[in-house]
Amino acid sequence: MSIWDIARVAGVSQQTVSRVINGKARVSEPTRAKVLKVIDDLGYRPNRLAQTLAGGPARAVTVLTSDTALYGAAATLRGMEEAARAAGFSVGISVLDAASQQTDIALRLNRPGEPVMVIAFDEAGMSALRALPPDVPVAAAVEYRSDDDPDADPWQVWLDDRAAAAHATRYLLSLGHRTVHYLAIPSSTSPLAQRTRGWQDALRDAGLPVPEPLQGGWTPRSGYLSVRSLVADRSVTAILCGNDDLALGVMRAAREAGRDIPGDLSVVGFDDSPPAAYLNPSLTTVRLDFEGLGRACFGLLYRRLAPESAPAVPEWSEPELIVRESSGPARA
Amino acid sequence: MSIWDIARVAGVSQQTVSRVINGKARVSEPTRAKVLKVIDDLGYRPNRLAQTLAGGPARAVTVLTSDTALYGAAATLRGMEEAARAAGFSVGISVLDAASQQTDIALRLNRPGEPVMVIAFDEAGMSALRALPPDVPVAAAVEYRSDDDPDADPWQVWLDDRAAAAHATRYLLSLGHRTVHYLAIPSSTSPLAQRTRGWQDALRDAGLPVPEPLQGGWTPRSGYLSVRSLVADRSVTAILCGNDDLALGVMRAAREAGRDIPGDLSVVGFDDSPPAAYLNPSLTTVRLDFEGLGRACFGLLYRRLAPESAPAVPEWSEPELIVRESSGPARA
DNA sequence: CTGAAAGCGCTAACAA
DNA sequence: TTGTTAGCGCTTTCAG
Repeated sequence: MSIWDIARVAGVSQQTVSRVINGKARVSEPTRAKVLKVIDDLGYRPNRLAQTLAGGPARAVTVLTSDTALYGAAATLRGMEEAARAAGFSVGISVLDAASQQTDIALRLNRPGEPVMVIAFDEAGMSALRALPPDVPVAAAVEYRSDDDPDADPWQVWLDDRAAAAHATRYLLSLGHRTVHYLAIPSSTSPLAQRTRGWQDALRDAGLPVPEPLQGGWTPRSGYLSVRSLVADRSVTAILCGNDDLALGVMRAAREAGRDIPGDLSVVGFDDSPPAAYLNPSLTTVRLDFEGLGRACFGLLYRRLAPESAPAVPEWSEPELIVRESSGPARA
Repeated sequence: MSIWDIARVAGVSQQTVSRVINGKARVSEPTRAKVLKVIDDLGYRPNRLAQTLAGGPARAVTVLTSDTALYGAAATLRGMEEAARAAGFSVGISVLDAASQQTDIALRLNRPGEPVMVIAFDEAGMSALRALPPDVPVAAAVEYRSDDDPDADPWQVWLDDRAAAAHATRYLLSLGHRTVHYLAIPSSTSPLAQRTRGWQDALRDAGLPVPEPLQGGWTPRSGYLSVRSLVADRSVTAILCGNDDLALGVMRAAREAGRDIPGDLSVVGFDDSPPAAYLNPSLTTVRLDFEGLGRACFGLLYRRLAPESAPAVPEWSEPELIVRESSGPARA
């Protein structure tokens, strides 16, 4: 069933049906009503592929992301999907695994030039971003982009991880800790990731030496394995973690080493993932507005596609330190 | 750039280019090599929309799911995406919120008749499944389907929640608990969800009275709120939870009520989500192979689309009880 | 083995 | 306000 069937039954041309469907051009009210009735009676549904192929406006977007299981990526994706669907876009998703070659990326799109959003919090996302052909309109959620670089890609959104990490570090120092150790997530901008930088900023500002940061992965297991020796050292009294999952692993390693949290050791995470508030002890962490970031990323893409008609890019929240049970004063 | 450009440069007809691209028909080796070279030189990428529109085989599938943030749905989606991409399908995703009307569902598809997978672990997913027009090929991951019903939809996959819940309950009873309480997730087959049934099965088989099950939601917060009064009752010594997030909330509520886990109260979850092994105490839970289920769901859909050529539907793992620290013998 | 034709369902330009 | 005419990029006929 196509617009031709509707046109025939309604006694109009197929073009008039097209006009009714996409609502732009003027159609007389009686005609429009007649066509809509036939559409409804016959249960007609437009074919979006054909609409796009024939040169209609872009109404589909593909999201490139590396791991849907991670809270940050999942929440960002959620925000993107929500905003995209609200704007009438269908959302494709394509997961980047370690094996995905740069040349493959363009082949994942449904058509050359299809708009794309990239969740580029890690190296896989960043390299996908770089691998995209220049003709695809893209917006990306990235780990961080410098504010001062005028040549930087304007089609990116990010959270101010650096300031947030600095804030969290200062908070721990204010509790009397002599220093703060840092367990890093893998970073897209390594070796000096923004969270790492922020932590360093705060320590340097306080005139303290900067311990060697530990390199972790993304999972609780990785956090657990990375800090087993560190937590055995009783002089270590505060650990900042690159995400909540790492913090979970750290807390377990600390427990097994006989450390008491927060009496003996303070642990702070990053993300404020849903379980954080219910852990034992509940986790002090930096809340990040990934959903807002995802919505904003789509907003940016929309403006890129339709500079005139697209609405303003929605705001998103600043990172916020949520103090819970896992952090406390340094033991006197 | 289209196949016409390739054809012109290669000095062949556009039809020959088409033959080379989809590799089916016979093309002489010299011709094929020539065409492939031109494709490579010009960086040509086929337009999948046009391929599909022109009557090519289906190479796109849309996943309908209600909440990507939940572990079960996220992991299932991951399996689906992995299998679909491996088979050369692009994956669309459309999130079902509470507001989504039944009639909207068909409009989310990129074309009438596009294949669909539904993650139907909850009521939103089930009603979307019911709302799909009869002409769309669909496969679904559902909470449970009876094995004995010969009229049941054969295009569904599920995990044997009922047996798993019974197993977990028997395990708790074997530890000496007088009875086991159950905190349920919202179910697509309420009022008697399969996990609830399995729990009842085990209690009845043991000749025990069945306490009223508690109705929870999906989140830790929901688990926390639902059992605050229950955990105050010292005679309650074992609680089975419909998922790990609920269990997390339950453990917190128990702690606040002064209960010791597992000395005083055993808590068992469902899912074996990534944090489970690192919680304090680590969580005894039923491991569910959502990824395998998602892969199998795509395998089923593939067979439905191409009964001849599709490979066998991959197997997935049975639920498995993982015993950790949160469960132990009833206090004597 | 290769080519020419027709058409998938739709939108855009142009006419009337 | 409506109808006519061309395509979008590709795959399927059907002829050679």
